Amino acid sequence: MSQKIKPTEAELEILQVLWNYGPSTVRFVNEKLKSARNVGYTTTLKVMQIMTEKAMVKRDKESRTHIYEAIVEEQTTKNLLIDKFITNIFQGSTSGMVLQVLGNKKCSNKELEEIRKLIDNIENTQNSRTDE
Amino acid sequence: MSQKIKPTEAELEILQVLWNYGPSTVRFVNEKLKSARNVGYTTTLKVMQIMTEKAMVKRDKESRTHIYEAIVEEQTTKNLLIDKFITNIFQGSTSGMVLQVLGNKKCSNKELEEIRKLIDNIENTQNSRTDE
DNA sequence: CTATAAATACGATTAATTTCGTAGATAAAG
DNA sequence: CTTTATCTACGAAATTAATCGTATTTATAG
Repeated sequence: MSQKIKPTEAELEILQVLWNYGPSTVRFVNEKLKSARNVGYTTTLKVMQIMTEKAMVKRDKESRTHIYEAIVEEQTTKNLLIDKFITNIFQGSTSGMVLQVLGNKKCSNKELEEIRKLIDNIENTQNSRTDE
Repeated sequence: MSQKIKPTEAELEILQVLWNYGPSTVRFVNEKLKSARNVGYTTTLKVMQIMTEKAMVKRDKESRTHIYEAIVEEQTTKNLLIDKFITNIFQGSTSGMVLQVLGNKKCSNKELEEIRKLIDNIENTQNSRTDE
């Protein structure tokens, strides 16, 4: 059901493009990557081919110019990475991580209010559900 | 002033031990690591020697059994890793990350209250300070 | 049909990290 | 003093990731 796949740095960059822009050609992805850093066309191609083998993306080979699409879901993948991160760095304590992040990063009041609202929401939902 | 050093996975594991238990021998660190996974003594030794070269730890060579101590600070290092993580995965949006984490991880009500308190605190502090 | 441009396939290199074996030094035990 | 245990030093293999060059294929223009 869930994917065990942990994308590498380079793979993650590519996934971000596919998530943000939808199915894309190698050329397109490479152009996007190049706005952040220098990377050769065949490098991007190679990584995307590897990602295909790993089943992180699928490709449409209909036309000569292949179209790549992310298979792994954005939310799922990011949750996986967060879990790993929290486990590694914060011994699995989600609130510990959030506390440190909020303590050190400046969030706007607006952002803080968003978070506060979400907390309200979670608490209300938890209290009103019975299958918890 | 700040350290640019990004610890590798293995280095981070070792730092966690040093942060949690204070200055330690290679033997001690290796024992701790082994409770999580299998790793040879000389492997741990080697990594700790490399960390010494990188000035992430310092060692006391007084006695034959060297004592290692973390130089890089826990908070500083974790903040660095968080920054990188948020930049890579959440395009730099701290609140975006927090929202996703809270939305998906089950936190106890107690933890949520802690976070809520911190938010109150931040807002009060921000509003009462003038050098903002 | 031929030449050119653009795409894919794939091997090979480089670099960083992790791992461990072996040698040599030192302390402790007998 | 000799043996044994434990430690450090260090080289090197194994792994993983990222990079790119070159060969080949395919479409398009003329």
